[in-house]
Amino acid sequence: MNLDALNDVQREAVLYDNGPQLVFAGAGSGKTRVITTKIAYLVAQKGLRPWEIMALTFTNKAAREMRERVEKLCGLEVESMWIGTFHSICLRLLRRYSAELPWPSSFVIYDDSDQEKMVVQTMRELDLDTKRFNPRSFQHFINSAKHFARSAEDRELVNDEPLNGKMRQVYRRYTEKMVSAGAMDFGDLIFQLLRLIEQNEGVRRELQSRWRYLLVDEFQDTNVVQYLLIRQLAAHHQICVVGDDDQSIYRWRGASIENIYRFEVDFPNTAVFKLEQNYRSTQTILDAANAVIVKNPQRADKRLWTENQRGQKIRYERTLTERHEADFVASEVLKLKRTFDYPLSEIAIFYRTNAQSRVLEDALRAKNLPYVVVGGFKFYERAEIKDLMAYLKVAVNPRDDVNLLRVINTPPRGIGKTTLDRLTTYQAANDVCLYDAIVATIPVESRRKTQKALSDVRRLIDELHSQYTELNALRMTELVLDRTEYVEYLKREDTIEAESRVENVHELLNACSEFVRVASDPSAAGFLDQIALESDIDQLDEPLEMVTMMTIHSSKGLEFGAVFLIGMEDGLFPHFNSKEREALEEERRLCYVAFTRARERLFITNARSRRRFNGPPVVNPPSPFLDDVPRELLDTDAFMNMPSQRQRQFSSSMPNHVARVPRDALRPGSHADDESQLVAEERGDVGPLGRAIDGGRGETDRFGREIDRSEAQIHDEHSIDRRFAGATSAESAGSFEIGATVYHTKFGKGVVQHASGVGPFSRITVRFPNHGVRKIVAKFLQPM
DNA sequence: GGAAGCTACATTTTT
DNA sequence: TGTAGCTTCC
Repeated sequence: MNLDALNDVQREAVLYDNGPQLVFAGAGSGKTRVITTKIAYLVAQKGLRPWEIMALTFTNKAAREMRERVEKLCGLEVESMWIGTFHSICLRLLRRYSAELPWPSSFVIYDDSDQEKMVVQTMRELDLDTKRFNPRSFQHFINSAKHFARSAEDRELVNDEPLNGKMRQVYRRYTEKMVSAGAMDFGDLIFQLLRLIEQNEGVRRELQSRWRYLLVDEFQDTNVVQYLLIRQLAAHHQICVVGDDDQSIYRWRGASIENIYRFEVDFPNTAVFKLEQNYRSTQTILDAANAVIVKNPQRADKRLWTENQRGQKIRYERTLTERHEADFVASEVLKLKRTFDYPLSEIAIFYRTNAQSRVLEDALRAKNLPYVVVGGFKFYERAEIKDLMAYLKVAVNPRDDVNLLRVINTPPRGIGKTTLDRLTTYQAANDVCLYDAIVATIPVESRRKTQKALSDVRRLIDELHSQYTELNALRMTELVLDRTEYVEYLKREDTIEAESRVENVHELLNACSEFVRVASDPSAAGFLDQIALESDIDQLDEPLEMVTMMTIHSSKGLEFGAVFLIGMEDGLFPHFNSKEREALEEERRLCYVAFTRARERLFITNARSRRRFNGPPVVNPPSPFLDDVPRELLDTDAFMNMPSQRQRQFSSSMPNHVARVPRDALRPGSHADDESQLVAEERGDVGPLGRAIDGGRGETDRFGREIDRSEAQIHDEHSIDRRFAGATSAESAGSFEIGATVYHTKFGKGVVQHASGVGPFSRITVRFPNHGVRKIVAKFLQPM
């Protein structure tokens, strides 16, 4: 076992095994190296057997990496190690002990939207108007109760909330319905296992003696229920938790930063280790990150340092609108690629909210820069995929009312509102699941057509259910497609959207066959489990030659050579929903996480005026976090935009910097240059935007932010973009010119015949040599 | 029963 | 901007 590659603290942390251990691991301090080396050491030197070790992570990606690195380190058989996410390991144990649970062993996992539907059904059943009371607040109540390990009967749940009584009532009934539907939500996976351990002595003894060493990664993001679970599992054995209180960013999901402070109290004689040397970032980036995070009170005392070079200054750019911001980013990306031969896989763009990715995508596409967006609109949340997954869930578990309800008339088979109402009434009266209600109603159904439809559905469910243990996930999905004629149903729509839906179905089949190829349990049930617990970040495996775009939350644990952090505006980041002190501190940590992802280069941008949804453009001052970054670390000529917090108001005397061509974009010959110059010149005609913003002073929107009332002018700016975008960004505005040659991934080259509307979703009529004339949504076309 | 068309509504981060 | 849910019409 070679420990030479470790620094002193790292080595001590690896070797220590004399009681509870808490490792503070700053960003880029070699945390994963310590954990994996420790695991390898335990097996190779300390004689632990692989299955006596459990390591808990938050993402499958982290778990996979850990497994691979341990294997590489010691060449040991790691298959039998319990390395996985909290949720997947809990699920595995719940399935194993399902006989001890009120749930059937074939229970399915409800995602957020399934859960919301169940909440709505419960509320309706209890005569709560879902218009007057937001089901989501009830859903939130249930989830946070579970984060705190509280059941509906728990006295601790009582508080002064006016709705508290109703919420408890819904929670209780919801739980009953979940049990009889054979469904667990995310919270249940942890909470129900904890309850089982607490209440069932046999299970408790077995689990407490099963593992000799428990390691927990990202400990700062555990919530109370996870903490309690850890405490149970580690009751008689060694525990090592690794985390960084400065990177705790999941408070809203119940994560309790206190866990990391409380650990030493609950586990007496804890040895504390601090990994403070950073191997990732330049001195400049670290200085900036430290300057931001140090403003948070109540952190564990530590300071990240590095022996790395000072590096480049942080590039800060304040642009006119979010479009200009996106164009700036795209130009800089292009420059990194062309001038410095930077691999695109080393470039990432981070934003606070998913909605910000859209403009950016347009800008990147305009410059033909390939990109991937992590998260956002998820594949498995698309209607057609959810439909098919719903069929699989019902096949595994016909009692799953939420999913049966989803597909009972998809494709339409003549079971409409009237019939459904009758079924629901029957259910309420007899307290049975929907499937049983169907079975019971068929003989007494008077309308022949409906009767046939119902017995067809019943036969379909029976057939699927009878096959789910026989066929693998791929064959099952094919069976569903065959019996429901789902693809034919999609094609019947005959719209452009239908086309991409059919492609998504094929994509699902691909996912199935890949799953069947590699999974140890290739059943449909196994597939459903994996999908339920798979996150978007997990998909990000091999580095692709593409720019990666994601939220800051998703970026945690990753690193890139160059990072663009966009939307650094007060109100957006920190987000206006994060006003209270704790939330604001978390925003600050989020900023720290974002900065410390970058190895060499960090770009920070914001826009003076931003359009959200349909609302008016809103003027946002720069993020207050920027004030905390020492100016000498910044490379910018936007200082004039960074007055101190108190006097941060836009003044009419502000120079016309908005018309400025990005300083180092003035090399002749590139697209970016021509474009920005044109835009800049045009803006000169329009006049300084300072005036426009003055006009808006005093008016605020519902979030207390300044509204830019000079919409006409902003509008001008937007149309300038469009007029001068030229060939490079034609499709970002969706304004394809008639006669232009375009490219479609499926139909190949074509010529634009007609265009209606503007924007990525406008319809463009294109003549393809081999596929005739077709209407295509603009975003699927590339200019040539 | 079901398609189409309308309105209202909500939008932070996600295992 | 997208969609969920409602109404209207066939």
